[in-house]
Amino acid sequence: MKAQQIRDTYLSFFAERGHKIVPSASLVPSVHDPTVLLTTAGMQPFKPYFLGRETPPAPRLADVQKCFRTTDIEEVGNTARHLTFFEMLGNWSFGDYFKAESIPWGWQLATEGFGMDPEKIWVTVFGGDEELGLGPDEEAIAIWEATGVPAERIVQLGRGDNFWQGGPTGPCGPCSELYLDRGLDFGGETDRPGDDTERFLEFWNHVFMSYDLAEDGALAELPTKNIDTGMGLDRMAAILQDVPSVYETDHVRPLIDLAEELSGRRYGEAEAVTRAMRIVADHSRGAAFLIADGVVPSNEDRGYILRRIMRRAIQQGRTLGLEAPWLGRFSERVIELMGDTYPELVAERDTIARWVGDEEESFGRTLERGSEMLDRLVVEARDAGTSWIDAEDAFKLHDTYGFPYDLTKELLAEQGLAVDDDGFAELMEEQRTRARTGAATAHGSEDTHKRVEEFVGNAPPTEFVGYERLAATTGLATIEGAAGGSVGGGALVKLEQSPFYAEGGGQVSDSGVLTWDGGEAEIADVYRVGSDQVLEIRTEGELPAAGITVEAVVDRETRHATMRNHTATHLLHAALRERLGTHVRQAGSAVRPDKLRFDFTHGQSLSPAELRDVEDRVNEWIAASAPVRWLEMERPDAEALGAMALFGEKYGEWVRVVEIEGVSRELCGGTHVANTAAIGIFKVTAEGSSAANVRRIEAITGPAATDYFRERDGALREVGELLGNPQDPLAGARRAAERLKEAGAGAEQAQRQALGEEAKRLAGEAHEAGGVRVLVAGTELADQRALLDVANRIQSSLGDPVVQVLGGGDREKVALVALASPGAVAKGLSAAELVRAAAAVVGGGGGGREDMAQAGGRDPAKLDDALAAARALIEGKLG
RNA sequence: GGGGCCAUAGCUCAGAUGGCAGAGCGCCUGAUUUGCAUUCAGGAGGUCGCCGGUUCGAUUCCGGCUGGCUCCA
Repeated sequence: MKAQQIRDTYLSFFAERGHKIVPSASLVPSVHDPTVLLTTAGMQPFKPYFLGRETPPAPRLADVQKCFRTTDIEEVGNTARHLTFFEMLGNWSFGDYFKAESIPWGWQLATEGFGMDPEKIWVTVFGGDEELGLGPDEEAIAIWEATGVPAERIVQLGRGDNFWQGGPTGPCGPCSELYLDRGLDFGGETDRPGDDTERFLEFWNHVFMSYDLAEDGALAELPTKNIDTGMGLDRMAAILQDVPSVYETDHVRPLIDLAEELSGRRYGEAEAVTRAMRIVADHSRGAAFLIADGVVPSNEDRGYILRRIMRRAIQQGRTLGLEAPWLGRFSERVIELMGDTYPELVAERDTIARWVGDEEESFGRTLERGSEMLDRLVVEARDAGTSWIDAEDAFKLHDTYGFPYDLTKELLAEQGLAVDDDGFAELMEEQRTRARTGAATAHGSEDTHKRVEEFVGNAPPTEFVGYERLAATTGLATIEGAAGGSVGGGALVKLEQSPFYAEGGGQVSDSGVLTWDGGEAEIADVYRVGSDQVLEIRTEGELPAAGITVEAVVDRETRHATMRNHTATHLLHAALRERLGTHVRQAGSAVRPDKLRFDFTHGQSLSPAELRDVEDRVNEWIAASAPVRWLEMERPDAEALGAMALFGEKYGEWVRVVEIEGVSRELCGGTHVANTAAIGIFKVTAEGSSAANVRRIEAITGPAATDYFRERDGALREVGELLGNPQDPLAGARRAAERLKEAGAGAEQAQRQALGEEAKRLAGEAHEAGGVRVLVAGTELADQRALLDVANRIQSSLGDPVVQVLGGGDREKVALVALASPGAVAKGLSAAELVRAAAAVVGGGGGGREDMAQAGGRDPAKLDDALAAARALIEGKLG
C-alpha cells in the first residue's frame, strides 16, 4: 500500500466515524506556544484544546501532521527507522469518545483497513505504577479482550513505556500500543513487545488522557477525558510495503534513487554509502518542508536546525562524490513526491530553491576556509613530528569556523594523522553545559503571565468589539483582589465587552480609560489569553467594584496612528515581495503608534535603489486610495483566496482576512484603516538586519512622517543659513567643502614647508662626535608626528651615521622622538634607550625600536634636562 | 538565551609585546608590444568598522555598539 493510500485510508476511516479531517498544522508552532521550536509530535497543535484553553473545531478530529525532531539526529542513517522529518497520523477526541471506541477502531483499521494479520498483532497496556498509585489498566485490557485479542498477546508495561505525560505536570494518562510481530527471523521465542529487540515493531500508540498531574505528584481525574493517538506514516508504509526500512518506501526511495543516479554509487554497497544516502534523503526532505513553512537558514533557533540538517546533508553528499550544486535536485524531487499532499511545497518552490542554493554555496566557502586551516595544522604537526593534532584545534575548527568534525577526522586520516576523540567530546560537553546554564538564567515576566492566566478564568470570555467601535458601555465582569472600595493603584479586570485591542500579531495594545460613576482608571495594559483578554488598570482613586457599569474608551489618536502603521505594514510586505521575490516572508513585526518595524526573510541588505522602489510602491498604493476590507471566513476559504498566511496559525477555525484591494490579502487579527489614503505618507527610516537572513525595516507614516520631513527641512534650512546660502544649502555645502579642502591642502603645504625649514635649521645644529653626526635639540613642534617628520627629513639630509633626539610639546606635555640611522645603530646607539633615558627626566615613559623610538612626559620645564641626559648618554656611547 | 572568531587600500588578505601601515590583484601614467593574466618603470588610493576607556603614545590592550562568520541550547 502506497503512502498516499495509507493517508487516505486512515483519514476516510475516521471521517466515516464522525471525525472532522483537519489539514496538517505548520512545522512552526503557534506564536502562542513558545515552549517548542518546531512541531515535534502529532498532538502538539492540539495542546490548547487538551489544556482547555481553546475550543476545538469539532469534538473528534483526524489528521496527518508533519513533524520534525532532532533529538535522534545522530541515529539518522544508522538505523532503519530514525528520521528527522516524519508524518504522524492521528485521531483525536476532546471529551468525546474514549477507550471503548478508540481500541476497537484501532484493531479494525489495522486488520481490515490495512489488512494486517490479526495473529501478528500484539498490544501493550499500562501495568500500573506504585508511585502514581495506579493499578493495571483493567478497562483497556477488558476492551482489548472483548475486541478479540487473546490475553497472551496483551502485555502489561510500566510507567516508562505505557504511561504518557506531556511534561512534568499537566494532562497525562495510560496508553496502549499496537505492535507487529515480525517473527522469529527478527528475535527470539521469548521476546515480548517492549523488549529491546527487533522482533516487535510498534506502529500505533493510543493515549488515554485521564488525569492532571500536579506538582506534588498527585493525580486528579480530568473533567473530560481525551483520546490522542499517533501512527507513524513512514513506519507504517515500511510495514505495509514489506521493505526493511523507512528509506525504501514509495515516498522516500525515489530520493535514494536520485542519490544513486547522481553519484554512480549503489545503496547498500557499503555501510557508509547507505548511511550517507539515507541522511541525504531524510535531511533534504526536512529542509524542503521547513523552508516551505517559512524557516530560513540562520545561526539561531529553528533557522539553525534547518542550517544544520542542510549542512549535514551537503557533507554526506560530498562523501558520495556528488558535485555541487546538487542539493536543489533533491528538494525538487521532494516537491514532486510530496507536493500533491502538501501544496505549500509547490507554492514555495522558488523560495526552497533559493535558500537551498544559498546554503550550499555558503557552506562551500566554510569548507574551503576550514580546509586551508586544517592544512596549516597538518603542516605544523609534521614539523613538530607528531602524528596527531590537538583536540582544541579540531574543536576550534568546528566551533568557531563550522568545519565538520567528521571531515576533520577524514582528511587527517588521509594524511595518516589522528585527533583525540575523547578530548573533543569533552570540549563539546563543556560547550553544552555552558549554553544550558546560560539559558537557565533567562526569563523575566513569568510572574505577570501566571497571574493573568489564573485570573482569566474568573469570568466568561470578554467579547472584543474594538474592530467596529472605539468605546463601549459595558459591565465590569470581575476585578482582581478584594471587591470594591479597596485602595487605589493597579488591578486586573475583565469586561463583558471590550473595545481595547490586546497585543497580538505584532500590534501593540490599545491605551485608553475606563470611567464609572465616581471614578476613572487608565488602561495600563491589555493581556491576550487565547481569544480572551484581561485588562490591567491604574487609578489614583478607588478601584471599581465588580458588577458595575463602566464606560470603556480607547485613546482615539494613538489607535488611529497604530491602524495606519498596521495597514502600511501590509503594503510594505506586499511591496517587498513584489520587488525582491516571494522568498520574502514576514519574520516578525511591531506595529506601534509612533512607528512600525517589519522583519522579513531576505539574504542581503537592500540596495538604495531597492529601498527607494519599495518606498515608492507603498506610497503609490497609498495615493491610489485602495479600500481595505476585513472579513471572517473558514481558513480553507481564505487559502483559496490566496491569503498570505504567517506561520503558526491554527486550523479549522474562523480566520480574519484583511484585504487591501488590488494589493494583498493577509490573515491578520489587527486593526486597519478603511482606506490606504488614510496612511497619508510612508517613509522608511532604517534598514538593517536582526538575524542571519532576516532584514529589518523601520518606517513611519502620516503625521509622524510629516514631522520627520519638517524636521529635516528645518535642519537643511539652518545648514543653508550657516553656509550663507539659504536658497540652496547643497550648493553652499559644496562650496564650503571645497574651500575646506583647499584650506586643508594649503595648511598642509604650509606645514610641510615649515617642517622642511625647521629640519634645515636643525640640521645645521648637528655636530660630530666619534664619526657620527649628533643632533639633540628642543623644538617648538607640538606633537610626535611632526617631530618624527622633521627627524626623518634631517636623517635623509645628513646621510648615514646620524643620531637624533628631538624634543617638543606644549605647556602640559612633552614629546620626544629619537632616530638612529643604521650606521649609528651599528655603533651601539639605540633610539629606544635614548628616548627612555630622556623621558625618565620629564616624568614619562616611552619606547620603540633601536632605529626609531617615541616617548612622552608631563614636565615641560625639565625638557632641557632631559635632552642633556640624552646628550650625555650619546657622548658616553661614542666616548 | 550562552559562547568562539572576524572587520586593515576598489578586491583577497598579511601585520606588530603598544612606537614611521604593508603585499598580491585591480586602477592611473609612461615605455614595451599581442599566443592568452605581455613585460618593465613610476604613481594614486587608508578615519586600520563606530563610540568610549587605559597610556606619553592605541590600528594593536580593555569595555560597549554595528555588521559578518560559527558552535551550542
